[in-house]
Amino acid sequence: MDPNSILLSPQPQICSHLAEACMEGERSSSPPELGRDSQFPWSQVASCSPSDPEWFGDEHIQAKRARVETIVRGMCLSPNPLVPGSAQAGDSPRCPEKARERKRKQSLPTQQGPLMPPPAWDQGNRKGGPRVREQLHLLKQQLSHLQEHILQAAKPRDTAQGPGGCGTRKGPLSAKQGNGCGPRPWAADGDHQQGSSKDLSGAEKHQESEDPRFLPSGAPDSLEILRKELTRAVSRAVDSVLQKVLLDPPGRLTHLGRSFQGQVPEGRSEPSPVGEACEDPLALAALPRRVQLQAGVPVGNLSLAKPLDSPRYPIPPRMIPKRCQDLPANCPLTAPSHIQENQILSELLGYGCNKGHWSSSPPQDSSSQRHPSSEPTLRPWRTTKPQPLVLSQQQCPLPFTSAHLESLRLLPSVKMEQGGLHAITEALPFSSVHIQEGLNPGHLKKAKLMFFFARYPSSNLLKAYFPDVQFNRCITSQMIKWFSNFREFYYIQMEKSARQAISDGVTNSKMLVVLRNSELFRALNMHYNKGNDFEVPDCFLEIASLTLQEFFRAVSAGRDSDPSWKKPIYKIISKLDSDIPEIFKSSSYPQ
DNA sequence: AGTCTGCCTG
DNA sequence: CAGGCAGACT
Repeated sequence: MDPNSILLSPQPQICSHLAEACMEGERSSSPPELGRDSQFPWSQVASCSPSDPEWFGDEHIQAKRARVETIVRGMCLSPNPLVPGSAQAGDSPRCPEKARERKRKQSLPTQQGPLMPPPAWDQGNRKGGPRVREQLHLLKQQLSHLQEHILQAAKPRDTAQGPGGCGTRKGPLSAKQGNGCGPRPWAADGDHQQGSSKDLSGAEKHQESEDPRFLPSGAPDSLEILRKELTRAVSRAVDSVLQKVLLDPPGRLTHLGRSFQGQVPEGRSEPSPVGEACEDPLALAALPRRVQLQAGVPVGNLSLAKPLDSPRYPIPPRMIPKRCQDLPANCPLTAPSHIQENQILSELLGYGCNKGHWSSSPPQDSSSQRHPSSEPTLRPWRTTKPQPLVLSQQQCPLPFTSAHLESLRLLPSVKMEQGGLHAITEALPFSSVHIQEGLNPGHLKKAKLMFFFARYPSSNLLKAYFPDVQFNRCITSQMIKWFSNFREFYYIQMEKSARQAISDGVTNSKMLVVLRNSELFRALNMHYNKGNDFEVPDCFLEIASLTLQEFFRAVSAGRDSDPSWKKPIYKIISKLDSDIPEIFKSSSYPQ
């Protein structure tokens, strides 16, 4: 049996009353696989989603950023060209809709205004990142120089020092300095965090406790001066850098996060999820429009699925983990025991909000979620996703965490004035902790994923699955509206595919099965799971197949002449909601 | 009356 | 995706 053949073995809880519509075929024993290029040699490299240009909504800013970063890093970074919003081959009817998607905000301004990060994040000072890094680099150099002075003074008597003395202290700093000049300054910082637990803030303490042993007896005064200078320098350095970052958390962080992405030589290769999605064979493959037919049935140039008897292709290992089942409710937060300012800074600089959580993404519209700065918010929920092009992510698998923020509070030399920490804490919402009054892109994403299980969720169900949302009438209706919109898209796709099948000569509705490599699936997946970072449950494929068959039968029977011909279909589908995995009840899922 | 839903529109 | 509207339902 072709593992790709998702048959309609009725799910007890969802298909009982539609058993007649279910295929007799047995469910494939092996798990369904996602379509991949290797599976479909005929697949063409389709254009990226029409929403791609949204990534680069502001070309000028992109260009500026690129120039600044080019100067700072000495790297050549060409601005990302706008990806032509070429329409997808088979989705022309909905393309205008996609184009319109950019127009609206996602959230209710009145309710979400105070709590939602302003879209202006994205337009923050784009020169800030490189400047901050530059400054940090300079400060590190100064620090190193100062320390070297001290060490020089201590050296004459330093011969007897054991391990852990100045020599070992100096190493990390020197190395860091060198790294700081390299192309991956912050990554280098991160590399040293473990080993050099005395960098920056630690240096001060370290010297205070040990340096006197190495000093010439006649130099306590000068050393004292040096030490104080060093202390002040370090304090100022950290304060200034942190202040810069903290005072403008969203835009700055977003920008900084992107700056790292900008290091990718080729703009198009920015490790944005959309880019990945574009490169994802499943998402991009212009799959043949075929209809899965039962054995013996002639196959025309049909749509929707590939024939059951289609050639079998090597099944690649599953690329996407089953998050529904595998993911814990909350990803463990890494709380390094040796948190250093450098690390914090590295994270501050390396992790834009774009990598941490939903709220970072400008709530412009649905497609804004695919913005490079926002889409990655969903990425951390991949269990393993090496992103070699995003340096900061190589250092830490997790974005900002409350543990990290907590560590910020512990920094001895970081003087958080004017409630700086509070400011950043407020500015960086953690859905797992805070009850939000408004809905953010993360909620939307979650709702879309929930749609795979439930097309008609009740308001009570939604309340149960969005514990971090302070529901009120408007919020509830907004979320209900989301699902209404989801259904609208879903049914439109179904009707379109059904009509296509009819025009392609399909006569038996049971021949219609939605497979993971079908164009219909691709369209749905792109809509509800654009990053393709969630494995669409089989039950959804079954429901989709049933829906498709219902539409097919209705249209075939000419019932579509009735203005309300879809109502019976809706009624059927409305009864096919399945249980949503418990994991979705976690406010942090799928963060 | 309030809620839910679908349709149309921007 | 959000607004607005109308129809159905409780």
